[in-house]
Amino acid sequence: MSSSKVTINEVARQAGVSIATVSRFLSNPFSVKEKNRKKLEKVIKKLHYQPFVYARKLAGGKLGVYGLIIPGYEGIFNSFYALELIKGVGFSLERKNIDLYLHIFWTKDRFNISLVDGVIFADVIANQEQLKRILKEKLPCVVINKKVEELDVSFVAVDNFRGAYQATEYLITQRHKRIAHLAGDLRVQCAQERIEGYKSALIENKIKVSDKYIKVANFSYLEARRCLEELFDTSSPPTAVFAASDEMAEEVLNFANRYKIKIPEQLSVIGFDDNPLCIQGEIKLSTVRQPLKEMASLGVDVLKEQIEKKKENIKRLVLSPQLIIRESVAPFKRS
Amino acid sequence: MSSSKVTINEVARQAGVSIATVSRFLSNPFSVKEKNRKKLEKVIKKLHYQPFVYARKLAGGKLGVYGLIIPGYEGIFNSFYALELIKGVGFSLERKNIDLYLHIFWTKDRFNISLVDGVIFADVIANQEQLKRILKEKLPCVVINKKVEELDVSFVAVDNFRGAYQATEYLITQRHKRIAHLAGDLRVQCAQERIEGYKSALIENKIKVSDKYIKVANFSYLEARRCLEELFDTSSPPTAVFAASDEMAEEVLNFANRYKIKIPEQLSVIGFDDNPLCIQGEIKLSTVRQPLKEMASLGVDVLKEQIEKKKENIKRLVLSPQLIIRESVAPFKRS
DNA sequence: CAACTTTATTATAACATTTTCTTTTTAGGA
DNA sequence: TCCTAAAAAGAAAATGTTATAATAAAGTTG
Repeated sequence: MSSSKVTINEVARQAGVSIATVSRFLSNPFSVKEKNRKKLEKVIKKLHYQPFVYARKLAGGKLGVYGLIIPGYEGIFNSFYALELIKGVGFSLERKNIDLYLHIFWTKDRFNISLVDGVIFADVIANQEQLKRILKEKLPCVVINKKVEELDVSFVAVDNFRGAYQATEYLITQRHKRIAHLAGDLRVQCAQERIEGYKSALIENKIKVSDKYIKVANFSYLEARRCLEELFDTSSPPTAVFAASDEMAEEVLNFANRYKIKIPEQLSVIGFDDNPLCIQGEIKLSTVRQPLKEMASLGVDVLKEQIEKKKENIKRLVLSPQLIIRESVAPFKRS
Repeated sequence: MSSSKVTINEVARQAGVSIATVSRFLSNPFSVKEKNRKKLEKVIKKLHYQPFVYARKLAGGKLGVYGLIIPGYEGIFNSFYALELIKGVGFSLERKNIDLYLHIFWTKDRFNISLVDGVIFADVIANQEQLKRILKEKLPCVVINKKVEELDVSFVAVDNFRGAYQATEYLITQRHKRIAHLAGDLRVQCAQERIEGYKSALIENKIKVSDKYIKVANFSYLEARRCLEELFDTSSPPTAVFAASDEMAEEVLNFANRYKIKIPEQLSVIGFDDNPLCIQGEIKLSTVRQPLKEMASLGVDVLKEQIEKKKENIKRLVLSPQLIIRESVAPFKRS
């Protein structure tokens, strides 16, 4: 099987030092004298020695592998959000020479915690069963994109309320009054927060909140289509739509195109995410940019700190989204 | 750190057997007598015992983790192909109770082979450096979506030549003669094969192959747009386009929409992949369906077999794609 | 330059599991 | 009931690494 396995013993022998020295060299090269350091560098290179992570972990060392846990809900891989997160975490770890163990909960939510040094938990949907287990086992952990106030755990999240508020407020400054909202999956915290932000903006601007303008489309373009049919099949259709994701917002554009509704002249649209999709089509979509890369990279930093300095220093970061105005919004004009 | 870690020792103690018996129970429950088996089942459940995969591997056992290696080229995560593959492998492994270690080559192509029992190698772009290293280390390995005839390795691939041939041939049966091809990234084998399939279909139907109808758009919709501008800025623009991916084909639809070219009446289009995108827009895109899920699942099966039966039985499978006709093709009519 | 302090190195004991080799138990005849 | 063969269980070695404690080497100071 594993052919000519090069072990720390062989390295030690060829370098003429003890295995302890090799081990120390590996974890901190400057803890061995220059002469030995040079020698070890050479031997390790020559033998293509790679430490055996199992033995290392078994002996109480670090694995050099961080886990990223994300939910495997249908459509996860059409979800800009998840992919951007994976990419962000992946890049960030690679720069730190740490391996990424990406765990997706497809159907079962079993996760073998011994596979990693710590986890970034992005499973925003699932019940907190797994998260609690991880915490109970004292595995270093950072939650991403969810403000888990009720548990003793670090998190890095985005201020979804504020993003939604800003988007809605902007539509109001453009004199829109009948503003609809295409909401995301209600099991997801950020979808809830976006609804709240939307409502707050209306209320503070003395516009009545009406349930018939709030449609739950579960972040799905297909459901968005259905919702739009309902939304526009009334005597007072909205003059603006704020969607909780760009994919749903894009569907508004498609819908408008089909029914010859002019955008932005007859209907204004704002999305959420800043998906490349926004600038792909004919009409460039205005949106709320989520700092996903920053969130991922901060998540990695917080986790690394927690793993290395063993002190349990809980950090809670909330990042600000940014409203990006493009072509899909125009001031309301009585037609 | 790792708090109250439950080990095999504790299980053995509580069940009143030796650790060897527990170990044997774990690898084959029916190798221990009923009384002990029942007892062990109960104790393991009670303690939530999870074997420590590293100690297991160190002692010569299996890890229960398979690797999937994919290239981290820019755009990987907008690539339907890669995502479908990840999903396919993930599901397939979960059904077998095996963990997936997803390794993406972002910038460096370092990969710690000791993290897995074997790998599915989908890095179709990178040089074969890593693949050769894996083979040299005798790590069980299956290549996916690339026919690596020159190395002693199993693979599961799709007959891209045939898919491209069928698509092009279908356009020819619809009386098209000026058929353009939007090609993918030439570094990728399947892009090459699709070009060959396209050319063959033309040649065998006595249509002259012209380089000005073959444009390399690297699987990118932006480059596709540029290519289309060139393609239609001539006195004899194509009457049909066969694109090597649905994303590029979709861009043909956008392009046509912008220039008021009617699809399919004035321009026929066929894509490749069977991306959900195809049925998302106004005009349902005809395409060549790649059996990606099947490929992933077969890849897993072949790898598992290789890992379990140690004999080196090289398997090479080529799956057939399927032409799917929707709305984007019409017979050629002189205008 | 001796005595002491700091720094560098080494020997060795874990770590949790599997495997091989023994030993014990069970089952099946005679 | 005894003997033998087969099945089940156990003891102990081995796996590659790190951490701890002990030792050796190198500096520093009076």
